[in-house]
Amino acid sequence: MPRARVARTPQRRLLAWYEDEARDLPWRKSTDPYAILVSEVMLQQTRVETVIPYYERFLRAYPTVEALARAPIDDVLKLWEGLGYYRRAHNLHRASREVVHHHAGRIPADRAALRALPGIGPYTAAAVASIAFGEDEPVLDGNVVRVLARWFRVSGDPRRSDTRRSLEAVARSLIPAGRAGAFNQALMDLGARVCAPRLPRCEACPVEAVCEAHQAGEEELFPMRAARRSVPHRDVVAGVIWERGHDPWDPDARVLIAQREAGDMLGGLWEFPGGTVEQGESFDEALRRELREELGMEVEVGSLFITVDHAYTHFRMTLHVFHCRHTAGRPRALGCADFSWVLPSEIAGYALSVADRAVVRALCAQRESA
DNA sequence: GAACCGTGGAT
DNA sequence: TATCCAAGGTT
Repeated sequence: MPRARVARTPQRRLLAWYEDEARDLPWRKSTDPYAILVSEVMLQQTRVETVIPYYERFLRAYPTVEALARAPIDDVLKLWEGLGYYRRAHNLHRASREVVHHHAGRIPADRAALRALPGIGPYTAAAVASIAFGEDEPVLDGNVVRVLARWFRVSGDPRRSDTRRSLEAVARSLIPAGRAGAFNQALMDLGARVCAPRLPRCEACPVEAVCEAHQAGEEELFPMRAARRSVPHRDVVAGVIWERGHDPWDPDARVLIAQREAGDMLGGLWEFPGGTVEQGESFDEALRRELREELGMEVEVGSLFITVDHAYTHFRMTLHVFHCRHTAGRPRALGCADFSWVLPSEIAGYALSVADRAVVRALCAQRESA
């Protein structure tokens, strides 16, 4: 009786596992380097389940690199709304134009040329080179770091460059010739579905028998990470500024929204204008100061409309939103990229952050019930 | 090297 | 509620 076929090396067992268990993801249906690039940029620091609907909408709107290069950045940002790390959208848009203008519309095929495009770092360059072009380049994302740190008991904080160099050398040495695309994705799927940060399912792991951390019973001790610092809190104020001569209950009343500068946090997104409350400042003073600085206008701050708590990567925020009456000064874009008077119902067409989107929702709900 | 850059799900 | 952290990159 023939023995069950067992792959000889751990790498072959991992590839065999991947053939059976690979997740059915939309970008895996495509071999188009552009589609794969879009998926990899969206997946930066972002969960697969979050990315899927964004990826499908994006590819429908911009099926080719030429289509993306032709698009206005405001449209690209609207499609990116809610996905976070908005600089990725600016950079991907810029990259598409570089590809069209300097690479004859073809995504570069080698790691170094990919790396030169804006928003493409070491991970994304290696991912596109291996998955879209079959280059034998190793990737090092959060999943691969965790899998390899456990498999080979690699100590040291993986954020350190020397630790990363060791991990990359290990990853490179493991790649079966000509199979980097599948092998890299197998490592990432293994990290996402089996070799989880907590409570890894080692009994389901194709490399359990050779995993050094598992043999030592120390899976959860790897990778070694330093503790994080606590994040500060900020009070931020913003105004719903009603057009002069109108009141909130007027169905034709417009409000002022401003566009953030492209290089800033949430760059290119629209918002109810305002800013951070400084030490010793009242909310009223802070809001009037910000509107004077950003838009050159004077307002009378009215009642508190809503507060929104929101956690960003490096600080937490309480956003205090006040109704405001415009009293003097025609608005000018002094500290913002642009501004616009709009009906609350029209704001749906603009790209806003999640926090400001909550304000719009409350505003529209209030007018609905009024 | 370290700070900065969004959001949502899991625990 | 607080913390972690996810197919990272730029400055």
